[in-house]
Amino acid sequence: MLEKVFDPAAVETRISAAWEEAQAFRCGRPERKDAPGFSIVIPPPNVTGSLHMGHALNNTLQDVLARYERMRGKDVLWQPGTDHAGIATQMVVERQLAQRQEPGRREMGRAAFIERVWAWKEESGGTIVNQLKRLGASCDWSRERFTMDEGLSRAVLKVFVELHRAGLIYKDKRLVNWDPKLVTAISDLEVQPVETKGNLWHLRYPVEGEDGRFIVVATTRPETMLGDTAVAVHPEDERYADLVGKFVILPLVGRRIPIVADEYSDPEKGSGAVKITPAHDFNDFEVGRRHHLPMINILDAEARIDVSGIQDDFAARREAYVDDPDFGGVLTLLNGTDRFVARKQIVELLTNLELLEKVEPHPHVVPHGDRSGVVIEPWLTDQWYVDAKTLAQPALAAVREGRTGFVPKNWEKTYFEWLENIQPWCVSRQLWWGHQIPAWYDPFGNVFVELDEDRAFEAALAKNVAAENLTGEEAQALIDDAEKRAAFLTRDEDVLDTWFSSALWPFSTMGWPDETPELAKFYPTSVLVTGFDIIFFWVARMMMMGLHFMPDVPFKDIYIHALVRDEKGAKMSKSKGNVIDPLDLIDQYGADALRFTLAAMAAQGRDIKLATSRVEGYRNFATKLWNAVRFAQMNGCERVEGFDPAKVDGTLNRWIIGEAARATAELEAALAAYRFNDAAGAVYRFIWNVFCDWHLELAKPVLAGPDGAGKSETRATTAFVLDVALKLLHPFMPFLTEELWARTGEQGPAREGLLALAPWPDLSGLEAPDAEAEVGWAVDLITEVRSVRAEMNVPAGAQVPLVLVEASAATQMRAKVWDDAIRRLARLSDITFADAMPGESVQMVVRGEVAALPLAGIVDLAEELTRLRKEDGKLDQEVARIDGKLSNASFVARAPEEVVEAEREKREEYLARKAKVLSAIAQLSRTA
RNA sequence: GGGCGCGUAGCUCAGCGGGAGAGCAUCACGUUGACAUCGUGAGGGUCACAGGUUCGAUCCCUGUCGCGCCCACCA
Repeated sequence: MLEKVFDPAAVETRISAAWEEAQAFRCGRPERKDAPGFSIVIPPPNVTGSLHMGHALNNTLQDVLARYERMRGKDVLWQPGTDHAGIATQMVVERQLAQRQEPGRREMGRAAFIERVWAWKEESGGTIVNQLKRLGASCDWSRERFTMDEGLSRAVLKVFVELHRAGLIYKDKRLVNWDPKLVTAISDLEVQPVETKGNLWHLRYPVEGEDGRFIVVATTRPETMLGDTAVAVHPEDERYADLVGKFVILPLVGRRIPIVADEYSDPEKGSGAVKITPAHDFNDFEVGRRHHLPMINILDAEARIDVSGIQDDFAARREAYVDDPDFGGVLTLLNGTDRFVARKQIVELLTNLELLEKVEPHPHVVPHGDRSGVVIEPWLTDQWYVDAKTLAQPALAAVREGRTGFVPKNWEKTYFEWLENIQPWCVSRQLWWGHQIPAWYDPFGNVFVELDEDRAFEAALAKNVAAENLTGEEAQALIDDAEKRAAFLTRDEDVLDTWFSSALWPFSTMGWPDETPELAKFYPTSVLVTGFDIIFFWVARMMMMGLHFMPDVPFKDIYIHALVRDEKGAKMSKSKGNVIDPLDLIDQYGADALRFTLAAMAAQGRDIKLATSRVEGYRNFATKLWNAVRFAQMNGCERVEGFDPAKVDGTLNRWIIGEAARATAELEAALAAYRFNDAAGAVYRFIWNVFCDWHLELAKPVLAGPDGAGKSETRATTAFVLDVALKLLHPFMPFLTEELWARTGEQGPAREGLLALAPWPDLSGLEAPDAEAEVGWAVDLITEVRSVRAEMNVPAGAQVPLVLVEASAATQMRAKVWDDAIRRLARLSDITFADAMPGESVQMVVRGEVAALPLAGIVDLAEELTRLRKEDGKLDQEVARIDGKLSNASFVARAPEEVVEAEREKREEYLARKAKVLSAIAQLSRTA
């Protein structure tokens, strides 16, 4: 016998162990070897991470699909794993070192630091995986991967080398987004625009040879003036027409810089003249290229002023300066100061020189690093780039041609727009934790991109001997002397963007570049389930890499779910610290309740703001089902060997089987369209509002009655339908249902195994309209009597008689068959038949026939008159509404025939009902 | 500046061309032999606003207001 309530905490660990023990989630189980495959790759969470609501939602949805398809007989691979998360992980470990007052990463050196990160990973990296298991994620855990695994790293190297050979990866010196706190380049996507209250400083630049004449430039970053190499005005801007071709003398520095005409300059903005700093601004960089301007770097890697670039320029182009730039000691003063300090100092210096025209408050958007939170600097460095534009073309085509489709479809537009305007992807990072770039440099300025150092060495020797940089003897000396050899080649220090390895996830996890059986069976994967926040970071890049290397799309469907946001509607993120911990909810209500809530709220196209009351409600739902099973057990509803739902006789039994068939079909249709909320709703309603509320209640008289064929059929059917219910619910509430499956397996014929591996119910063709008509009548009658009783204030405990007026033969028969159940559920003393309305009674209409509660002495008849008049009024309104429609010639002419016909039928129904109400009113009026 | 989305019952959210729904909350009643983590019943919405299309609009179109998100060169 089951306990009174379901105890998730106790059951969850036990059930998890049972799944693991049975290796239930492994792909390629012997009995499914030949079954069709179904595959999903998990969006690998950061190894540093812990489970947040976004993960909970994401993995619940994947698990629903995985479990559903597994029960439908597929060979399911749900590929799990974690991401090494370069910057995030490196930061975590560095923070830990600082906290423990241990030597920092630079002090300990690269090798020791990386070893330290691995140690950290071994120790703490399992957190998120264990949390996923607590959620019930049915991944094939035996295949867990990590992006820094040997196999995956091999894939990364191969991809890098091959893309390089194909010219799709190259090294380039250009402006990058530089994070001066993390001291690394980052990609465009890692830059977050932040609305900032800044100033617009209007600076006067003296025009050369025209005493007292200035050109005013407006800037939000006065400190960059040190690197200015031009002033640009619009070619058609008449205000400045005569100045084009002349020079200004850059204040503080004494550099002669030209006034150029360039369309980039916007006469509407600022003063209409814009200072050009090619080394520190993306637009200015382009202007600089067009006008062949020098690029003078004025910042070091940590965004402090570095005047060496100015000094170098002075040395190289003495003629471009009216004086030694540090004549006044200004550069010496500024050198080494932080960019924001320098800003203040420069403004002050210019103010003293009366070169500051004015300062205006100027709110604008400033790019910040998404990890570091500091202002990003455009900085001129050598970095590795992926030619994303070329790789994007097949990725665009695949979605345009429908080989891969987004659900909901509107995300395709976002995807297209990004890929159509894609920029080169900067993939090198000046970090230590990650895949080190397989590029080696020789002393002659050559670079060798190879799978390993030996190959690079061979290539280097060959090339340099051919180029006569090395003699044969020198080459041989390098080969013979390990020390010399090691010094000859230096490896690129940089590592790859974390997303580079994630982009390979769908095939690298399946063993690529080897030709594995997994790749053959499970690639392309069936569906990718992810949030829209990583469509660019991850989805698009997987499409590019998958199509290039496999070469086939990595997934057929891409289901994009909503983001779980915090109460203010802000995106949850580790850095903001506004995460809600799903584990607290699991502790409190159980994993099943949380899962069901997330699935039920996962409507397409809307964000989720989680309400705890929903979780509580679905916990109650679990209890409800638990108790339904308990009741079934108490009443001997055991499963029967060879039970055939198609051969059932009893109306109630045929009805509930039909309802189960309907719910199953509804669920299947919903999941096929990734409508998780509809699917969850269908199971919920079937179990609670159909099975518990009506089937069990209507079955009670039978189950409590004498033994016989009807009773044993009802018992067997109830047990059978409960099995169906457990199966339908299992994808959403795996723990509860698996436990109930085991517990109900203790009686009756032995279970064949775990519910997780049990076959999905097939009830097609078992809908039973005639049974629905009969049971539906009983349900309506009971509901109507209950409503009237409550409205007339009939004491809940009072048993009152019911009279069916002018009942048809069918109704009379049904009333006799369902007598027990109806009397019990509607609290009736007896049900009788009459040819006319009894006096002093309350009337109701059920499916077109009149029923009456003779309530003389129990209720106030005046009240009943009021009730009837109210109903009459309502009916009048309905009829009037329909008459309005029907008298509209356009409606009758243009609306579909069946709509018009339906309106007519409704009108007839209302009128018949009204007649009955009126006659009741008349009768009551006489009595009163 | 460009794009996407949202505004439906007190709250959290479904629905989306033919009579407004769920859960929670509220109120009333209930110790009916599974379940009070329950049962029965009830109240509660000009479906943001204004136009338009249509026989018919919460649903489609346009605009307005409010809110959110994404993208974009820090004059």
